[in-house]
Amino acid sequence: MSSPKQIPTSIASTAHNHDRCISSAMQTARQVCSRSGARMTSLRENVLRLIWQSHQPLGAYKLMDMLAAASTRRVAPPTVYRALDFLLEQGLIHRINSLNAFIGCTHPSTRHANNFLICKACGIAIEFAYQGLQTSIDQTAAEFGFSIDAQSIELIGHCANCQATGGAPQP
Amino acid sequence: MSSPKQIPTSIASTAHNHDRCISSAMQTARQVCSRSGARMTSLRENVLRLIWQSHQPLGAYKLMDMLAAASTRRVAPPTVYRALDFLLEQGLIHRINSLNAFIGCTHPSTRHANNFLICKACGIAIEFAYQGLQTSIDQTAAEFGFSIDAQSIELIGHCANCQATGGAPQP
DNA sequence: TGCGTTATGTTATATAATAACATGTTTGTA
DNA sequence: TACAAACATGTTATTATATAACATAACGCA
Ligand SMILES: [Zn+2]
Ligand SMILES: [Zn+2]
Ligand SMILES: [Zn+2]
Ligand SMILES: [Zn+2]
Repeated sequence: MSSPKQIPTSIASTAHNHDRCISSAMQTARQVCSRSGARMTSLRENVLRLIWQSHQPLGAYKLMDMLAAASTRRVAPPTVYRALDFLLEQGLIHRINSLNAFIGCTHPSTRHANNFLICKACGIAIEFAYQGLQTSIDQTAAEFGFSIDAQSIELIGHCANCQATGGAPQP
Repeated sequence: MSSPKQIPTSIASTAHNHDRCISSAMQTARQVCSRSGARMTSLRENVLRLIWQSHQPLGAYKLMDMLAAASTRRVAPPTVYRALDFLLEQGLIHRINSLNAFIGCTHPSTRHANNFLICKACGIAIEFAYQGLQTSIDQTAAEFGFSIDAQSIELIGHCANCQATGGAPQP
């Protein structure tokens, strides 16, 4: 598992037009599916959009409630989990293990790891990829003769913004 | 969060007398509690011993069954979760988020991170600390102005042993 | 011994995820 | 167009993981 060199700037942590952010993500998602021959159905698209609309990682049951609220009929867990599984397989979202929650991938078309900064105050999860770090990871694994299939790095603490403003703890 | 320099050799992956391994861990645990003024009760000791007896991370409910099997009376979830919370607070065990499971800490007396190599074939979880990696982690966080309270690195793949022997997948 | 603190027991419930099977939809092809 | 195979979604039930709230017991010290 290796990562592209990337300037470590958080999209989510800087002011931006999130609607454009979302529609761009949706378009990329359609391209990814088109390339892989997978079907981006309306359910899957709705799930992905809801995830992207949230700046914080979204739990499966929260997502389920949002889907139900938007569609008259009730929505059962398997519906949402199957959509999530699909999006995970396509690399369009990540699962954050320490939160049991899901978040949109900011660079789904490139093969990459699963690395997040998670703020305890505002709840934001910032995906990052950094070549130097990945090299250290790979070296460490190599010293143990360990071959990596997947990785999850979750750094829990306080984001720059919350440190500056004394951001209130998450509801 | 910083880690001591450590020769990357897995205790669990090399042949050893695990009974001595366990009793050493129990003794260290008593010292840690004694220093922090915490009470190492028999329940907590039993839980820690059971965790150490397993070479694989142990789930809370599995642990509950083992406790119940060993003690005539039934054991309820809060009993086990409170013991686990205590052991986590004392730094005597780690929680592996991707497995919802717990494992004994191999060096509880030093402040350190939560870094594991997890083998999909044999289920072993190897704790590691590596200064170069930690430096990269700290640098990455610094570039985002992010302050780290806790970290979890979980590398999932195949251990050296299983690669050599084609180890069977976990039950 | 008595009192405050800490630990454990007990019951109920919350939260997260999956199994198993039925029904609907799409897609390609005869 | 009709049909079949593959794929996606609906539905019901259950399993797995974790916590809330309150009762009782044990401990540690005055
Ligand atoms: Zn990503
Ligand atoms: Zn924040
Ligand atoms: Zn440790
Ligand atoms: Zn292995």
